[in-house]
Amino acid sequence: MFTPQVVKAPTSADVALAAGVSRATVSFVLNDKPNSRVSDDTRHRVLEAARLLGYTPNTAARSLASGEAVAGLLVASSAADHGATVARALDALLARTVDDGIDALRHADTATTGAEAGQLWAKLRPEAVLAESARCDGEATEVLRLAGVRALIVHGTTAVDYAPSLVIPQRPFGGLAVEHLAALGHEHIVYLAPATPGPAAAERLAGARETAELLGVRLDVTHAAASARTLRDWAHGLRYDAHAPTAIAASDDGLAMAAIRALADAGLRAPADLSVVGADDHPGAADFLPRLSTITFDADALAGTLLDAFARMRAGERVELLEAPPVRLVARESSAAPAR
Amino acid sequence: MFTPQVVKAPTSADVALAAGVSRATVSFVLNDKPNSRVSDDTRHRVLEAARLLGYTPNTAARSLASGEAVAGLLVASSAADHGATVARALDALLARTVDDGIDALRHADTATTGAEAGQLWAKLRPEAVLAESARCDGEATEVLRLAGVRALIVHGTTAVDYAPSLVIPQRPFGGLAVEHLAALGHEHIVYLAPATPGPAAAERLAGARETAELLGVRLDVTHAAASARTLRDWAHGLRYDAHAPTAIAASDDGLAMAAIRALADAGLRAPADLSVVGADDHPGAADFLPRLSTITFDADALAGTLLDAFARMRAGERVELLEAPPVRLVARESSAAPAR
DNA sequence: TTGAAAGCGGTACCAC
DNA sequence: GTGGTACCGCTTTCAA
Repeated sequence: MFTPQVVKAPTSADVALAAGVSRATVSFVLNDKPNSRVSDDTRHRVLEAARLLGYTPNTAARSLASGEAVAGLLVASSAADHGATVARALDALLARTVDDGIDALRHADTATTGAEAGQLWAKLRPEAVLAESARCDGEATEVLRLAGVRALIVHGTTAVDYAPSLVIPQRPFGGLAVEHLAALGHEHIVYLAPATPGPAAAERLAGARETAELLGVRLDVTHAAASARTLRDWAHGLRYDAHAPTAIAASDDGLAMAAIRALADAGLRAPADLSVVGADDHPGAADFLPRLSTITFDADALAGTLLDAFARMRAGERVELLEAPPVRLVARESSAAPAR
Repeated sequence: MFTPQVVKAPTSADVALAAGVSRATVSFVLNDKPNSRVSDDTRHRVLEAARLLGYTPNTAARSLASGEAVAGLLVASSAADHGATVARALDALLARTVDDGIDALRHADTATTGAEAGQLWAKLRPEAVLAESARCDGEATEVLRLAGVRALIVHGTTAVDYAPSLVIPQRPFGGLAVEHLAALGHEHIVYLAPATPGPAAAERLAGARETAELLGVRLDVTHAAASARTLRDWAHGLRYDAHAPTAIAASDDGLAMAAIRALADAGLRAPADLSVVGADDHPGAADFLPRLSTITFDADALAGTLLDAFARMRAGERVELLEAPPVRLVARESSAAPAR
């Protein structure tokens, strides 16, 4: 049974002693240095000694001595604030780093911002950092730069001027939803936003507004918690409203599902009575009843873009602006032409 | 615009020089040592110099000198393999660590296992480690112990004898689903498992089998990808089967939703024609049409248990066995008594 | 082919 | 109150 060690961990000196060689030799062997001329016999003895002692190199010491980073990539993004599509992209990124032999770490702290956050990340002396622009400001960037971070990408809905930006516009999510519904013939749409919209949700709403104005369709806005109560009242109101909208654009698929659900409780059906389109291609959206039309972009592609950009920055190339893949409509059953 | 630094990062020596004091004094001031009698003037000069230089302490160096860990908690669990409820618990754990001032990091690598994985984690010299038993075997545990890890918890469906275990039995997920359906009066249930069940899914199925046997209800098993095709054929078969089951227990909510969807396509409705119960209380399950009955446990409670256990282990207390909160049924609309 | 020794950036003990 | 200094574990010349 595991029980914490009281004596100190074996060091390379212990290995050297056990193998009857010097610490330098141990270092050579264990790191498999290209032009280290160590005899096969010595090498073997060192390896064996290391195995026997259960030796594990100390990253801190190695980093200190060699100057190499403790972590390959530090991801300091809360994901939750940027919609499910971005969250998927981050997961994909992490998954791909291991294939590339980059040891990526994800920071649990998602609250700290500004210079303080910069310090938090810089302390680890990572080679690369991915952060959200909302938390990584100019000061934080400077801290990271001074700490020797080689590559930094901040992401947000717009570009920043102090660091390479990955722009993930949220407006098109709202815009494309409205565009899609308008194209189907809907002239009165209601936009369903979260009760307390985060930055991403606010942008999506703004995008919907812009597009609605542009296309000359009427857009009402309702804020609702995903929880049923609010939505039920709201749907019920719709039921008896002669001038009710014919379509709903929801800020995300969760809201869209909840809306459809509330509609059903009020005796309204999608898409027969109202069309509904969501966002983020929630797992399950494709199997929802009705199958949910949604707006998303290719998360894997974004992961690839990021990985590529980091590779380029590491190679010394300068990166300024990265763009998320264009959002696209996944038209399924929940949106259709309005009933006449 | 961010551009990597060429000169080296400022060190505490630079700060000392700038402030006209010694490195020792800088260390005292920056760490706000309790009984360090540093004059207010000196303290101020040091702080100012640090700010001006954009100084960030080097965790590696600090860890090396003080012996303290580089990371407070290292989470090395893929989450994906343990069902959505466990994934939620991990997220909750990470969220709570920051409140407790523990700097937790999550490892991106989810593939490495055994001693090799142990090395991977131990290199960071974390204070505590949370790993899945499938990847952290006896050897890995020993490596971690030797590396000075103070607290280790491995989690899996059963306890292991080499380390403190968090047991998260998956069988009750299947068992309780069957029990619920049987209690409603269903005597012929079909269990819907993923096409390629992971360890958790396999356990859930086994649990369903056990309980079915115990209660004397018939349990058929169907493996299906969540994708529609297989399910559609399957549902269609059900449609014209005089001896068709009257209920479905799905391995997870995603599958349950897909099943209901496929059923609907085949002209069958839940719960009127078949009852359905899922698992993991998927966000959206409550708003599904019909609202999905599901099996889950309190993820926040599990996070609390873990945090508490880590605290105890850090305090030197010995922890052997931790148990996940009991699974519970969330009865909603999708499951009901069979039609006569 | 191997060993000796000088750091890397901090911490902490012990003088002054 | 403040500075000197011996480590922490490892890498990396440079000699032997």
